[in-house]
Amino acid sequence: MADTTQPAHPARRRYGLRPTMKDVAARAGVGLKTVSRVVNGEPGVTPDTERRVQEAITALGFRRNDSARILRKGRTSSIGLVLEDLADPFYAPLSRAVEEVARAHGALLINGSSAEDGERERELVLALCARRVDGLVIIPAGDDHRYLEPEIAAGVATVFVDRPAARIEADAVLSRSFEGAREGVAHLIAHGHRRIGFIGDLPRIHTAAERLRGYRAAMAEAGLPVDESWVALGPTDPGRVRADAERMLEGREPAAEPVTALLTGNNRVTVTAVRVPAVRERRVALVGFDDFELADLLTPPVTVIAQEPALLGRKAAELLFRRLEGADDAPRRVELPTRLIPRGSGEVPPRS
Amino acid sequence: MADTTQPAHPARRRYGLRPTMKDVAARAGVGLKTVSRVVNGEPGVTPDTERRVQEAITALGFRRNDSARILRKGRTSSIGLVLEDLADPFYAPLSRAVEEVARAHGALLINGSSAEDGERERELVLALCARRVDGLVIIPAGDDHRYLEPEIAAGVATVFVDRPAARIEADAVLSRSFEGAREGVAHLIAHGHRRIGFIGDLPRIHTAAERLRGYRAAMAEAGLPVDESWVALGPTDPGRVRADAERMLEGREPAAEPVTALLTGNNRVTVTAVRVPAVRERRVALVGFDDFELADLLTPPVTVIAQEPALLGRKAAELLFRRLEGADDAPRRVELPTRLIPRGSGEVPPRS
DNA sequence: CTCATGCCTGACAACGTTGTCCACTCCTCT
DNA sequence: AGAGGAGTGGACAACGTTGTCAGGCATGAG
Repeated sequence: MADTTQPAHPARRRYGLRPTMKDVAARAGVGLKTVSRVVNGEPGVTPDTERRVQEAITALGFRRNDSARILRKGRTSSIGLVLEDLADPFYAPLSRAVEEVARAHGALLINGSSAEDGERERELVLALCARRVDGLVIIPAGDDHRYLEPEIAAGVATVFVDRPAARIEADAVLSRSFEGAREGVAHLIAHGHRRIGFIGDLPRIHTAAERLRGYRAAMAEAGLPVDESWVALGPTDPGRVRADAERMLEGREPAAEPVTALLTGNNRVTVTAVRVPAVRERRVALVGFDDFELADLLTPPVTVIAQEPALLGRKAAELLFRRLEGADDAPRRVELPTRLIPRGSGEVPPRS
Repeated sequence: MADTTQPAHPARRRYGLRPTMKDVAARAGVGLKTVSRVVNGEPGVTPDTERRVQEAITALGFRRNDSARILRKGRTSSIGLVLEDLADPFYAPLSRAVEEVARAHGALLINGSSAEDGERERELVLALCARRVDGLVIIPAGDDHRYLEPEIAAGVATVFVDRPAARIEADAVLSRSFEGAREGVAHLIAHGHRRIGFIGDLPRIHTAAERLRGYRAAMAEAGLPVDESWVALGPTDPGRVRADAERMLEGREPAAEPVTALLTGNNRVTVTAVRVPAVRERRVALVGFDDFELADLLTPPVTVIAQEPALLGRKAAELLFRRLEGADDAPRRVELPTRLIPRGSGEVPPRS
């Protein structure tokens, strides 16, 4: 009956045969709490006892179960990051910066991509809340964040980055999209352009809307009319972007003259636009929002309105940890400047 | 004494004032387990009761505490990903692919960067194990993974990707670095080059070593000697890479003739090498390991040995979940082919 | 030699959930 | 009308850890 042929189990084995503090205590011949003390480096344990416990720990391959610890302590030492796409070269450094700050505060990072889908964002955020992350850094995709209210009330610190929260008050770290776009368009105007196109992201995305607003402001300030065929907002898929660019360059819409310059609304749009022959052949000027690797080595080198994604991430994470440390002043909005980097493509003079 | 001046708490409020199932049960006038049943969609609850419970849940803003759930159930439905640098354009799609697979299996992704530091990798992995992730996908930085043995024995599924595990048997998903590099060098040789340089990553990194081996194999197969000044392994910082490239191009070492072609060992090295004037002016041929965005738009367009980072990630994650579903055959090594994409820079003929 | 004073140590409850198991109600069939 | 069954609801223990608290065992002083 008794399976004494089996080696005596050094520990009770559950699903995945994990020793617990109880097992360690039994093996070391000490009490449960003493093991806890050793594991957590608490004072009040004789060197000799500690040694015995350590030996038992290594012998059994014990590893503290943080789920139980978290349950007991109430803090998880982890933060959640929800962004649009981990693989987007704009968000990758942002995400890395958040991770660095988290690491400096001894927290782990749990992250997920919303794929620009509000519902998916919501699911992800709530899953993270169920895990009881201490805080959240969110690049929002949805247009209503009231679902977060109970979570925030329950003490989950929340910082939005790149785009503000919708319908709730919350901390946000943003780039000055409006000013950046306006400066980019003004740059093109200063180089003689009067018919300028704007190709941007989906209009429901805050940055896209702001950049469009900046575009219109710059045009208006220069007294230039905007033909609506020069404005194209939509998904960043290459086919759409290319089609819109070519349409604007050919002035295919009724009554519209072709544009002589383009402002592209983000790095995804820009890297597609640089493939358009007219850009490569310097028949049209181009200013792109967001800097990107190798922009200076293209033909022509690409003039950009640079943001600092890593700084956005760092600021957001730092603000988050300030909240976690108790700062409870009113939600604040941090705005970071953009920087126009002239490289050539934006200085192409108008042709026609 | 009794703080009856305060509004009666709808729920006991701990650190962060979170209602529990108990609170929901009290408010809905049902038993604890009934709430659990509703929350988990288990059968055996009258529509009317369910409605009452749902109302209580929304009224209190209840959210299940997954720490407690995890503690009870033993599975966390989360996997860990440890890589070198989240922001590296090679690892970003890999990481995204792992996330997609995890999502398809209803698991969350916890990740961290090792910064190519073995000790940091170890800390991160063990922290993830303490969180009781169900499985791990690791791009290893360290050179000894025996520290993982107790974890693997305890049932943590582990898959290595991009580089194999050191000193333990474990699943691994790799690209054929050796063959890729050999093919790249053969390509250069076929275009008439006889003096070819190799600039790679740190020699302790498996892929760097393999690519160097491929380089030597191709040279040997063509009966070409390798001057040791043509081989430079080291960190991927731009200064070092540029210096090594220029040194090789000038044949500055005693008795060494300058190289007429370069093989660069990964995307970080390549994007630095393309800035070297000799490359841009087509005075030296270049083949780069790893494809990268805009490679085809540079001058000259860059010939690369392409890997598929997203496929690496997907295969690794799929293998991981197959393990989690119980597959316990011997550790396997999956090798994915590379693809040489000639674009111009590798077809530059030798000059001198 | 006895007692006070520390310092260690361990028993026990609690964290919030889920699984087991039993009790109860309401219906239907005889 | 009573018995059996199906279906619903709830009490209770357990998951592995940490905080509280009380007890034990030296050591030193009186």
